[in-house]
Amino acid sequence: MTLGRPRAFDLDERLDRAMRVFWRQGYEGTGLADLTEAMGISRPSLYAAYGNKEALFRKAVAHYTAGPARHADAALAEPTARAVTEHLLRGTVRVCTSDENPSAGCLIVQGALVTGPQGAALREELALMRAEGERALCARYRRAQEEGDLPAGLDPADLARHVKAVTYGIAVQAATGTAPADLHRLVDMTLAAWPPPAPAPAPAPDGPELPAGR
Amino acid sequence: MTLGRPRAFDLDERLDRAMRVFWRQGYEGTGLADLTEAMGISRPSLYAAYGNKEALFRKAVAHYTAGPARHADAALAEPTARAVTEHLLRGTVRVCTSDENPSAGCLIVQGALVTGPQGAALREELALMRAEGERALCARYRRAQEEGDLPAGLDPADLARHVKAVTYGIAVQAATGTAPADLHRLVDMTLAAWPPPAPAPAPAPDGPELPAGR
DNA sequence: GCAGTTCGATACCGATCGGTACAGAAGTGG
DNA sequence: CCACTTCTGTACCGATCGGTATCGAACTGC
Repeated sequence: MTLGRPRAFDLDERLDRAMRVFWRQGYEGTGLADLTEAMGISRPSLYAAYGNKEALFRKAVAHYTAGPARHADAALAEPTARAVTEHLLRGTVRVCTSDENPSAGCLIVQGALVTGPQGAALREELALMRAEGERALCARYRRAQEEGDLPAGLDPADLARHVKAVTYGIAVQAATGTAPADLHRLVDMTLAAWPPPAPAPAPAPDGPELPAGR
Repeated sequence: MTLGRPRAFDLDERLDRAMRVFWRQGYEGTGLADLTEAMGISRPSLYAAYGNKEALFRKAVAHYTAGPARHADAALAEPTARAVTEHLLRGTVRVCTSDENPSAGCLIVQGALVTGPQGAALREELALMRAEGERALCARYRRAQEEGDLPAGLDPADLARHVKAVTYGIAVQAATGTAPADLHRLVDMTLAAWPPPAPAPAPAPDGPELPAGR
C-alpha cells in the first residue's frame, strides 16, 4: 500500500511550524509566503497536504489546543476548584510567555479576534471555542459545588466568566510585553481572593460613570 | 485665506466612520475599499486628507481615545481608588458593547494585537499605549495610598496590572459575544473583592501544573 | 523492465492590495 | 474676466494576495 512517491516531509512537524507563524502574526497577518518559508515546503505541497490557508489554520488551532494549550483541558481534571483555577491560570501564563515566542499571547484569543469579511468564519469559530471553554469551566465549578468544594452561594457561570476573563487579560498583557513574573503575581492576586465573594446586588448598570458613547 | 476649492466633507465626521471600520475589522482586516466606502470619499481624497492607511489608523486611534474611550482618562479623576476602578471597568463594558458595535471590543486592544511584519510598528505603538495606560493607573493608585485611600500593603503596580487585565478580559469577552449584563456582573465580582488581598508569598513559578510547552 | 500513482518545483492565474498620475471642477484674490 | 490654488473622480500603477495548471521526479506493484 501507500502507492506513489512518499511525502518528503513530516505532516505534524511542518504543521507545528505553521502554527507558530499564525500564533505570532494572526490569520490575516500571515501570508502564504510566510507559511511556505517557515514550513520549508512549496505552495502546491501545502495545498495538497493541508487544503488551503483556512484549513491549515484550523489544523494549526487543533494542534495548538492539543499541544501548547492542552493545560486548558488538563486543568479540569484537578481535584478541587481552586486547583483547577490555578492550573488554568499558571498554564496560561506559561503558554503566553513561552521562550520561543516571548510576547505571544494565545492563538485562540488573538489568531482571529477581529477580521475583515473573509475571515469572519474563523473569527466566529474561535469565539465559539472560547465560549465552549468557558462553558466547560462553568460545568466543572458546578460539579465542585455539588462536591462541597466551592461555596454554594456563588454562580458558577459568573465564576467561569471571571476566571476566563483573567486568562484573556493575561494573553493581552503578554502581547503588551508584561514579564512572566509579573503575570504570575497577577495570578497570585486572583488566587488570593479565591473563592471570590458574591457580587453586590448589582450597582445599577448605569452607575456614576460618564456616558461612554462618543 | 483658505485658497482653492473647499473640502466637500467634514474631516472629523469621516474620521469617525473610518474609526468604526478599524474598530470592527482591525488594521490588517481593513482594506482601502472598506474605508473609502464607509467614509463616502474617494481614495485620493483620503490620502490628501489623512496621509495613508497607517496615518489614518493613528488618527482613528486618537479619535477613539478622545471619544468612545475617554472614560479611561476620565476615570483617573475620580476621588477614590475604588471609584476610579469602577468608572474604568463600567466604562470599558459600555464601550466594548456599544449598541452600534455590539461585540466590538476595544480598538486599542484588538486593532493590531498581532500583525504581520508591515503592521509591526502599529502593533508596538498600541502595546505602548496599553502599557502607558497601566502606568497612569498605577500612579493613580499610588496617590490613593498616599491619601490613605487604599491599604499601604498592596503594590500599586500589581493592582493596576490586575485591573487592566480585567479590562482586557472584558474586551475579549465582548468580542466573544458575552452580553453586557454578564460583563457588568464580572465587574461586580471584581469590585466585591476590592481592595484585593495581598497575594500569597508567591507559590513558586513552577506549581502543580503540567509542563505547558508542547 | 513497465504501468500506475503521488509528490514537488516552476511558473502562472485573476483578484485585490496600498498608493498615485492626471485632468477637470470649484473655489479664492485680483 | 483672469491667474492661482486646492479638491474630486477616473483610471491606473507595481506588488502581493490566495490558489492552481503542468510536468518531471520518485516511489509501488507487477
